Amino acid sequence: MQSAQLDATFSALADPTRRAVLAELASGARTVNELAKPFDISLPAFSRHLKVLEQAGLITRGRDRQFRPCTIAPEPLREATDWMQQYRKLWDERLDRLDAYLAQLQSPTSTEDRDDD
Amino acid sequence: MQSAQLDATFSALADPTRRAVLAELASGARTVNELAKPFDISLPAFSRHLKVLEQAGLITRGRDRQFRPCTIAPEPLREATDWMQQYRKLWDERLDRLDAYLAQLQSPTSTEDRDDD
DNA sequence: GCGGTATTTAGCGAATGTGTTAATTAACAT
DNA sequence: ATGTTAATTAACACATTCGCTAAATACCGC
Repeated sequence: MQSAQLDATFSALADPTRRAVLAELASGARTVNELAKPFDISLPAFSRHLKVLEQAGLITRGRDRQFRPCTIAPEPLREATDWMQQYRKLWDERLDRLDAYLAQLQSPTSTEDRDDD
Repeated sequence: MQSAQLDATFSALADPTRRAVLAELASGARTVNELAKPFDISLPAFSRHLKVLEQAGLITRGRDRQFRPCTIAPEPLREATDWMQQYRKLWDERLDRLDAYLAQLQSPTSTEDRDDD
C-alpha cells in the first residue's frame, strides 16, 4: 500500500465525527442529512467531513433523486487495518521480550548494589 | 476508549515519518539520531515528530547518558487496532450483504423482496 | 416557473501542523 | 572550564484544517 493512501486513511480516521460516520455506515447506506443529524455542526461543515472521507476513498456516494446516499468503501480501511495488524504483532512480540527482560532483572537473586538517582 | 485518545493515535499515524519510526521501533529501542538518520528533514523537525508520538502515548522515552532511547508503547496502538477491527468486521459483513444483493439482482433465481437497511 | 428540500461551493477567520535556522540544555570527555 | 555530541526549544513562515454564514446548484412536486 502506498504511503499516501495510509496518510489519507489515518488522517480521515483522526476525527471523531468522521469515525462516527463510518460507524454509522456499518448499518448501511445513509443520506447526508441522516448522517449529519446527530452532530452539532453546520451542514456545510459536515459536508466537508464527508468530502474528506470520500477523497480518502473511505466512502462512496451515489445519487438517488435529490439524495446522495453514502456507503462504506472498505478497501482502504482494510489496508490500514492490515498495516496496524502487521506492526501490532511485531510490537506485541517486542514488548513481550521487554517484559521478560524486566522480569528477569527483578527475579534473580541479585542483591547487587544498584545505582540510585 | 475515549475519543481523544483515538484522535491522537490516528492523527499520529497519519504521517509517513511517524509510521516509519513506529515500524523501526518494532526492532527495539533506538536513540533519536538513529531514528532520524533515514529522513531528509532537520533534527528539530524530526524531534517534533517524536513529540507527537510521545504525546499520543505511542512511544516512551528514557534516558541513557546523553541519549534518549525511544520505545514502543503498544497500548494506544492496540486500542486503535481494536477499534478498526471491530468496525472492519461490520463493514465487511455489510459489504458482503451488498455483494450478495447485487449478485441476486443479476441472477434472479429468487423471488424474494430485497431486505433493506 | 416557483417554492421546498437536499447538498455543495464560496469566502472568511482562527487554530493547527510542518518545515526551517539559530540558540539552548544536558551529559560526556579531557 | 572547554569542547563535543545528543536532543530540544524558540521564533518564524507557509499550508492545511475546521468552523461559520451566505449563496449556489440539483432535484422534486405543484
